[in-house]
Amino acid sequence: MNKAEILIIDDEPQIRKLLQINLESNGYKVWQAENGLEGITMAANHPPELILLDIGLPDKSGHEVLKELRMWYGKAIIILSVLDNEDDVVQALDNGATDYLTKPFRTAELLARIRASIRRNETTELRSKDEFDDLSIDYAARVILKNNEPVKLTATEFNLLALFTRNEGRVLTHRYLLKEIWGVGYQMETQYLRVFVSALRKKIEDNANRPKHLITESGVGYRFV
Amino acid sequence: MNKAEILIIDDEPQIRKLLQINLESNGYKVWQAENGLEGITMAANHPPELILLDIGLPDKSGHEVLKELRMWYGKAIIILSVLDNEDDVVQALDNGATDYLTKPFRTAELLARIRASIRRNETTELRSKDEFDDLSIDYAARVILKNNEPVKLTATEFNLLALFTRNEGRVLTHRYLLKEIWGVGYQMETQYLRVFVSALRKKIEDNANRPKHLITESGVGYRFV
DNA sequence: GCGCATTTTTCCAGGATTTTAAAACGCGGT
DNA sequence: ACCGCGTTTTAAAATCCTGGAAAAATGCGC
Repeated sequence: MNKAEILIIDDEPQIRKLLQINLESNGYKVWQAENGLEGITMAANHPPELILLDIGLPDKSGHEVLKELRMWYGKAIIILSVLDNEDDVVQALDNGATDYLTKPFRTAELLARIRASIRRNETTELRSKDEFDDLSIDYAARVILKNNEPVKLTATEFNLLALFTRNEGRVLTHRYLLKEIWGVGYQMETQYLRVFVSALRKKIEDNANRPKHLITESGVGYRFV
Repeated sequence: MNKAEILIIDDEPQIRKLLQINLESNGYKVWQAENGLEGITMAANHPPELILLDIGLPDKSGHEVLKELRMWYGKAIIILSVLDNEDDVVQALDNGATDYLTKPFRTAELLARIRASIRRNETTELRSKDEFDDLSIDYAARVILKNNEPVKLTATEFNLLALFTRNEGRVLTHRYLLKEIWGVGYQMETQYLRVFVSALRKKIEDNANRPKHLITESGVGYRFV
C-alpha cells in the first residue's frame, strides 16, 4: 500500500517531532502545522487521510478548529490532549472527532487507533468546495462566489448556506436547521430562520422575490436547488 | 428518530444492569447476552446498531468473539475491558473493534463514544427511496419524480403519498389513514381524505379519472399499486 | 466605554394550505 | 330511466405559514 498522509496540528515542537518519527517509521507521510489556522489551510490545500489535532492550541481552541474542519473535512480526526477532562472528551466527540487520546499516550495504541480510523475512512467522502450554477462555495476558506464575485456573509449566514449546499435537493426541516445551527433548545424559533433565509436570498439570489436556489417548502422547511 | 438498539455482551450481571440503566435512560433499546456464543446468536438473529463487548468472557476470549462477529457484522463494536494492557487494545482495534474503553469507564464519555460510533454507521447507509413504474419517491429528501420530472406536493399531500407507497398493495382504511396523517380524533373526517386523494391523483396520475396508482376500495379505504 | 456589525424580537400583511360545504358524478339495483 | 349512496370535484372560508421591515439587544474590536 502507498503511504497514507497524516497532518499533525500541535504547537509543541517536541511532540510533533516524536509523532513524526513514529509515524514515518510506520510508513506514513507526515505534514505538520503549529497552529489551528495553518492546519486548516494545509488540510484544505492538500487533504490528508487523517488529522492529529491537539486540543490546546495557542490561536484558537482546538474545539473551534475541530468544528471548522468538520464543516468540510470528512475523514478521520483524532484528538490528542493533555486534558483528561470528561467534558472535553464528550464535546470533542460530539463535534465529530473520530477518537480522543490523552497525552502521554502509548505509541502502539495510537498507531492502532490510527490504523482503525484510516480503515474506516473509505466510506465517507466530503468535498471542500462545491459549484452550483452561478454559485460557488469554498467550505475551508469560508468564501462564497456569485458569478465569480465574492459575497460577504456573516458567520451564521455562511453556516446556514453551507448546511443547505451540503444537502442539495433535500428538504431540511425547520427543526433540523435550527438544531444544527443554533443547537437543541432553539427548535421552536422558526422566526430566526425566516430572517436568515431572507438575508441569504438577498445576497445570493438574482431576484429575492423569485428564489431559484432557496426554495420554501411550506409547512416543512426549505430546500436548496 | 426511533430508538437505536444496542447489544451488551458481558458476563457480569452488575455491569449489564448498570449499562442497561444508563443506555435506556438515554433512549436506546437494550439487548443483553451473558456470554460470547449467546451474543453472536442474538446479533445474528437481530442485528443491533452497536455492540458493547466485554473482552473477558468465560466461554471464548472476547478477541475470538470479536473476530467471529466481524466476519459478517459491519456496524460498530465497542470493546469494554478491565484490562488496560496495550497489547489487548492494539489486538482488538486491529481485529476490527470500533473503540476500546477500560473499566471503570466514565458514563458520559461512553455515551459520547456510542453516539460517535452510531453516527458513523449512519453515513454509510443508503438513502431510503422507492420506485414504482413511472413514480419515484425519496423519503429523506421529500422529492417525488413522475417520469423523472419533479412533482410539487404540499406537506400533507406528501405525507399521505408516503404512507401509501410504504404500504404498497395493501388496503389502508379511512380510519387508519386519518389517524396516521391527522391524528386520533380525526378518524371520522372522511371528507379530508377524499379531497386530498383527489388532489394527489391530479398530480401523480396520467388520467385522474382512471387512476392506476391510487385505487378506491369502496366503503373501506384506498390502496396504492 | 463607544461605535459598528450581527443577532434576536416584534409586528403585520400577503400567500399558501387546509377545512368546510355544496354540487356533480358513477354505478348498482329496481 | 330513475333512485340512492358513496365518491369525486370544485370553490369558498378559515386558518396557518411566510416574508419583510425595523426596533431592541447583544457581541466585538478599538
